[in-house]
Amino acid sequence: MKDAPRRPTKRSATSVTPGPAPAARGRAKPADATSDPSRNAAASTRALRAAERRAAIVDAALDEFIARGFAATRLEDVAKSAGVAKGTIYLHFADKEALFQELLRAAMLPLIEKLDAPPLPGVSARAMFEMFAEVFVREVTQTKRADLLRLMITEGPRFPSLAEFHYREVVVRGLAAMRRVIAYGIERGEIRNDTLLQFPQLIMAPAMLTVIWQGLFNRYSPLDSLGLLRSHIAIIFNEGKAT
Amino acid sequence: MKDAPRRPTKRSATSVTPGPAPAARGRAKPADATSDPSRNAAASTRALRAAERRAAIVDAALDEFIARGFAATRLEDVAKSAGVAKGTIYLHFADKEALFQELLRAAMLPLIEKLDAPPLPGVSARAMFEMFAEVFVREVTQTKRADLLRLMITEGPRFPSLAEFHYREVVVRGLAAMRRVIAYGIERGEIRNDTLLQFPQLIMAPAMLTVIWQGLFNRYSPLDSLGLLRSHIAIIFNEGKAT
Amino acid sequence: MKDAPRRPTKRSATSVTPGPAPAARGRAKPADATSDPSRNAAASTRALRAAERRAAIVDAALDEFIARGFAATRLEDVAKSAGVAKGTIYLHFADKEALFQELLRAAMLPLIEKLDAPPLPGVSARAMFEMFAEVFVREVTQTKRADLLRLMITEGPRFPSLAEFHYREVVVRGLAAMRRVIAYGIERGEIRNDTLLQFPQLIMAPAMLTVIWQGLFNRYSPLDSLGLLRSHIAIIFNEGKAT
Amino acid sequence: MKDAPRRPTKRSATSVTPGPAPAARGRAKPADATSDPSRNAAASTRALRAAERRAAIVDAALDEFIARGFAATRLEDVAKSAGVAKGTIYLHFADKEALFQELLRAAMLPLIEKLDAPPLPGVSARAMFEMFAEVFVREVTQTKRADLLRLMITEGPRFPSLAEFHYREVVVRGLAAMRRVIAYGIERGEIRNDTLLQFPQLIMAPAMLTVIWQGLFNRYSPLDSLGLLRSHIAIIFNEGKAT
DNA sequence: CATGAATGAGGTTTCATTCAT
DNA sequence: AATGAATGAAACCTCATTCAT
Repeated sequence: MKDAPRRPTKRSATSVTPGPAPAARGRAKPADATSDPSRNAAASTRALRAAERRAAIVDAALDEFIARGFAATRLEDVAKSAGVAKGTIYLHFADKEALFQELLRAAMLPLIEKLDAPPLPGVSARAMFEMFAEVFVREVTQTKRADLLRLMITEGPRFPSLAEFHYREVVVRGLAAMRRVIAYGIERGEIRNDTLLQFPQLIMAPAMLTVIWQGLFNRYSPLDSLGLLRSHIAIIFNEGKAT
Repeated sequence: MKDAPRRPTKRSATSVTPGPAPAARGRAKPADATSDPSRNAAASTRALRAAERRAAIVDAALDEFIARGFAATRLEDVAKSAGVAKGTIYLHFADKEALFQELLRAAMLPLIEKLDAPPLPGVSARAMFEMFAEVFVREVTQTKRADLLRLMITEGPRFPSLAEFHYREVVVRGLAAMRRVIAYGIERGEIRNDTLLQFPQLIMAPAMLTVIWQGLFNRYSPLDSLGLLRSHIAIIFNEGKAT
Repeated sequence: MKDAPRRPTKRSATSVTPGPAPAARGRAKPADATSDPSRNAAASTRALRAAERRAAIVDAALDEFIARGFAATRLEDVAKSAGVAKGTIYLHFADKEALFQELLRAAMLPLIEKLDAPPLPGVSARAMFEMFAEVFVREVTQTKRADLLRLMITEGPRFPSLAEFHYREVVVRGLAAMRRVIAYGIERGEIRNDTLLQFPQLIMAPAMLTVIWQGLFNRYSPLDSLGLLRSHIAIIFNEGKAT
Repeated sequence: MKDAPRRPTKRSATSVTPGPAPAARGRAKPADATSDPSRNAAASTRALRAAERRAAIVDAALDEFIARGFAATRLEDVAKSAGVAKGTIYLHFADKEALFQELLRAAMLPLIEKLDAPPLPGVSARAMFEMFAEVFVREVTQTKRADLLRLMITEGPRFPSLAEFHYREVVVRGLAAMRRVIAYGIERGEIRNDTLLQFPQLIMAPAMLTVIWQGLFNRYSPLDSLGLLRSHIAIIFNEGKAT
């Protein structure tokens, strides 16, 4: 009893990759597309503007989603804050949910790339963890990326595919990287307790805690994130004092 | 106690006390309330029924909020699942937000009480942490309380007064308790690194991680929570192997 | 990539039958439902009002759909014209489409019942057709039912299940009834051409034409529907003049 | 030419003439249009291309309107299916409504011309009707023109000027033609019942019915349109059997 | 007290129409 | 002339909240 064959419901989304992507699309008929400079210039100008708008939407949406969560965010606010009309959002994203998911995915990408960075040779495991701690605090805890992680934690349970993406792309890789350094540390005799190899999450636990703490309690009691991470490292490496 | 800066939608609200209290409210007409025993019996029966209903609402709401988050939970579903009418919820709670906050507060209480439990005399700090780990896994990680904590983390930023309550009642006390045990461990020579005293959160970090992991990634890769916590304790106490 | 498990999408519609149906619903808990007159009275009053509202919605919707067609009808207008709020419509119908379909179905029912009426004994086939013509003009052409038929013709192609319903319940039965009378007429020697038996639609064709004419051209040139139908009958019965 | 009493949504509109005309429009700047042959050639090439585009739009629109009706047809789909951009439609038609109306008018024209075709001399009225039936089935029932008629019936009530056009150009002429043949048949003694002269619509009724039947019920029960029309003719001419 | 029908503000999504390129 | 990105007015539908019974 559900008739009225609406159109094939498009539901195709537009694109997933960020950046000035949707530039050359559906350009097919004119055989001399490249021979006409004015046309090309016009096209690239437009494409540029489109990419800018898309970026504006992404930025605005990120802020709104972070501030209110998925459900409580109104696309009207996103549009207003991005300086576009409501309908424009739908030129770039299939619907609110697609916007949200593509957003988080895209924002995760820069983080993901760093995870596979090869370790510097000749550096102690301890130094590697120190460096990780500094980078994490500088590039995550103290930036909007912390909010992103929090958003992931917050909305993940309601967006399984997003959680899976995060697990596959971020968690698995991150843990593998941690395990490599741990094994290296054990091998070098820096780390005594080899059960750490079974629970590389332990390395991340304090980092996650700083992220959560910031979102919830910073206003009541600010946390020295770097100090906390360093203290943790000192404990792992069995020192009496953190450096 | 009016958080969640939604747009000024609200229409009104009369605050409501938590607990099974508001059974007898608006009792004004009958001047001889105590003189008629049957009336009294009836009244207490009513009060009982009211308390039961309230409890049912709380239970149902907890499940729904956990499953969908604050914004996506519909009071109609809560009512249906509690076996009451929608309107009945408003006899016990001023509005959706009040229901949510009182809920979380109430659910936190049992947890809070345990935090001030005096330590057993003559037990090592290590044993105390071991006990804590076991209790946490048994009574939090493996119960609905983990969901509660997650909900707190999830919705806290949007309900500052709730976050503050949680900070005051749970976090501060919990950290104080941790600090006591840490100090005790340092004093007894069990713990070498005294920076842990500045960051008692480090003790909790792995516990929080298990809670988050469960909500997000358990389906992709289950986590041995107790093993993880024990490994962490072993590291703190500078052992080569976890027991 | 379509997450966020919205609730089971209800999509249950409410009821299909017209009339004061949804009165006693979900009445289960109180064992003495019938023993408490005040409760009963209240309930029936409510139910009555609900049925009235539903009827008002149906009436208003009918008018609007007839006037503008399915797509161009706004539920807001229906609500306003029915004297209810927009949301109220959704208490009775799952969505716009359900409203439309249930509407047409319900409106067809009275027509359907007449189709199986047994023929009067001892009456000539000609007289039967005459009677049918009169009834059709009086009860269809000159009433809102003509608009209904037109609506069916108009929107049927876009609502296959509705067309099927109409075919099964109205067309098949109607044609069967026609065939019976035709066979009777042939048997009695009133009708010479027995190919009519293969195309009982021919009996209906002029009736349909009057309906369509009314909707389209009546303002330019009114049509004497009964005269037309009678002329047709006279031709079928091979007379020089219509009576 | 502004029908369909939608709410006063419209923003503007500049009427457009039908036919392949508006190729050369707004031609103002070049004062020496005729003096430069290459320019002329270019102009006519353009005009040709424009006419082609217009035709493509008309074709595509016809299909879409037939498939979904006026309201549910999206100009974006029309454009895509015509291989032009959305904006191009507005170079040829003032708005969606103008497109629709001009479309139907244009599509009716070929039909209209045939209506005034002089009867072949020395042919019986019966033969004329037979020929009409054959032509109708071949050129209307079995072609897209049937869909056109249906569209006319369907949307006519919402586009009075369209209905009026159809009445004036198609119905009046068609009925006149019918009447001529009927009178001829009566004169020749082929037709006995002269009331047919008052209701020439009766000739068309079965033809209309086949059109409607096809749109609604063909999938449930296909109809032998030609057989039906022939049976009808046989009845009119008072025969026991159709040829 | 309890109910649940009714309300209506508000949110998402669509699409005719415009206009800079 | 042609394009198609952008607009923003509606339209559908949801759901917190109220209130007569």
